[in-house]
Parts: sequence; C-alpha cells; structure tokens
Amino acid sequence: MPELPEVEITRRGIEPHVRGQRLAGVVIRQRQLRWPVPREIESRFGKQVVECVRRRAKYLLFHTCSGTAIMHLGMSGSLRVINVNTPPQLHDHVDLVFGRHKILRLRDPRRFGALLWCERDPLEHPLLKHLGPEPLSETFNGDYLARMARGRKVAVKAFIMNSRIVAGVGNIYANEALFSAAIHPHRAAGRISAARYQRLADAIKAVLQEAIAVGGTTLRDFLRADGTPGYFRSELQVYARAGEACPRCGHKIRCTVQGQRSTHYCPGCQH
DNA sequence: AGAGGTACCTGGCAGC
DNA sequence: TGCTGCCAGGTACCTC
Repeated sequence: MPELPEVEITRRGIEPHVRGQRLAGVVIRQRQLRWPVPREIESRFGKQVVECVRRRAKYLLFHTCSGTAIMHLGMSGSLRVINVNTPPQLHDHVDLVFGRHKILRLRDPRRFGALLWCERDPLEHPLLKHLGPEPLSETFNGDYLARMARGRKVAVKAFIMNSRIVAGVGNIYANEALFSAAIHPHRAAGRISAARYQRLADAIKAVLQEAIAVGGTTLRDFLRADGTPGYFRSELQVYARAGEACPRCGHKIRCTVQGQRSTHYCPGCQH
C-alpha cells in the first residue's frame, strides 16, 4: 500500500502522539511478519521513551536512547493512533502502548511489513545501508540520475524503482513521474539525455511533494493515522487510468506489465 | 555487475 | 451463491 508519501504522511500523523512519550509495553499478537519480530521489541524497546520518529526511504525509525525500532509497512501496513480500549481486529498484529490511554496499532493483512530492533546506528543497518539518496534531498537531481544510468540497459521505470538508485519511489509515483517527464517507461536507462533526466528528477520531486501535500494516495485502503483518506488519487494522470484519454495528448492510456508490476503510460506523448 | 525471476501473505474482485 | 484465478501500493534474495 504505502509509498514514500504515504509513509511520510503516517510519520507526520503519529509523531505528535508519540514524541517524548514513554512506552508502557508492546503487545504482539502475530510475530511472523516479513521477519519474526525480535523479542527485544518487547524487552528493550517496550520500556523506552520515543525521542522522535524519522523516515528513511519507506522505513519508519522510532528513536530511543538505547536503540531504534525499524518499521516497514510493506504493501498493506498501516498505523493508527487509538484509545487503549479499542478491541483489536483481524490483522492488528502489534500495539505500541503509550501511557495508560493511547495505543499505536499496526495492522498489516499481507504481513509484508517488518518491525526490527537495532542498537547501533540504524542507517548502518543492512536494510538501510545501501539505499540511494532521498528523492526530496538535494543530492538527488538530474546529474545524479544521468551519472548512475550510464551504460545501463534496464528499463528506466525499473531503474527509478531500484532503491539503491533512489529510495522510496514505488510503482504509482514511478508511473506518474515518467508521464510528467514524457519519458517512455520501457526506454533503456542508459539511453536518456541528461536534460531529460533533469526533467525526470524534477518530476519525481514534484509528484512526491504534491502527494504529501494532499495526504497521499488512497487506492483501496490507505488511511492516515487519524483514519482519514488521502486525496492524491484524483491527481493521478496515468496510474489506474488504462483506456482513458491522455490528459496531455488524448491518446488512449495503455497498461502493460513490467517485472510483474503494472505500468501505465501514454504511447502518444511518452517516448 | 547487471538483469530478471521468485518468494513472502491475504483480501478483493471478475468471471464462470 | 460459490468456486477459481488473478491482481495488488514492497523488496530481499536467488540464479543466470
């Protein structure tokens, strides 16, 4: 479910509720997520004060003075801030209990998410160590993309979805950014000019920023921490619009499958 | 090294 | 109504 904007929206939604708060415990109903939730989540993390919640790529980092809980929402994970008396529903796998009244509840039907404990610098954790730059940072730009793409034959869509190249660009926003930059998603990454990469980098930043500004994309079930949906769905230009007319040139939007992921583009104006 | 496929897991939906 | 098969927003890991 969540891409970078949805994870950032989640982070912003939960942080005011948990920053500076001491955990009164952690309840784990289902330990088998992508990897088993380690015991330290209860024995160590479950007693700490959460100093802040940061985001790196699509990972949420709950910083404490003795370590960091690393959370990933996978394809279907979501976090809600709720009252301690709210009964858990199916797929409500983990509760972070704060004080006497408040729970941060992780729901993840497909269990592709993760919750891990790290006592060293989390950015050096094997999962985070090799991530490319944050797309909204200054080190991510057209020059960087053009440099990394040199000689690569992989399709540009797979290239920008590679987390070692740039962190956190998922399927929806990859499709949208390529449309915005008028680049064909199947084009080989090494055969795109520096000028077009400048446009693509700008498009990735713009698409992500706009999505964050309106609360992310709610396709079927994404809700913010307060339970309200995001409104970027109505801004999508090509994703989930196969067969409709392209808003730029009027051609029919096409949907193909690329590396088992659906690719939406306009054959008229993306080249 | 780079590219491509597979695996993890469940729910929802289309089609029969 | 009920079954089957396919699809889904992610990404580590395997092989070629």
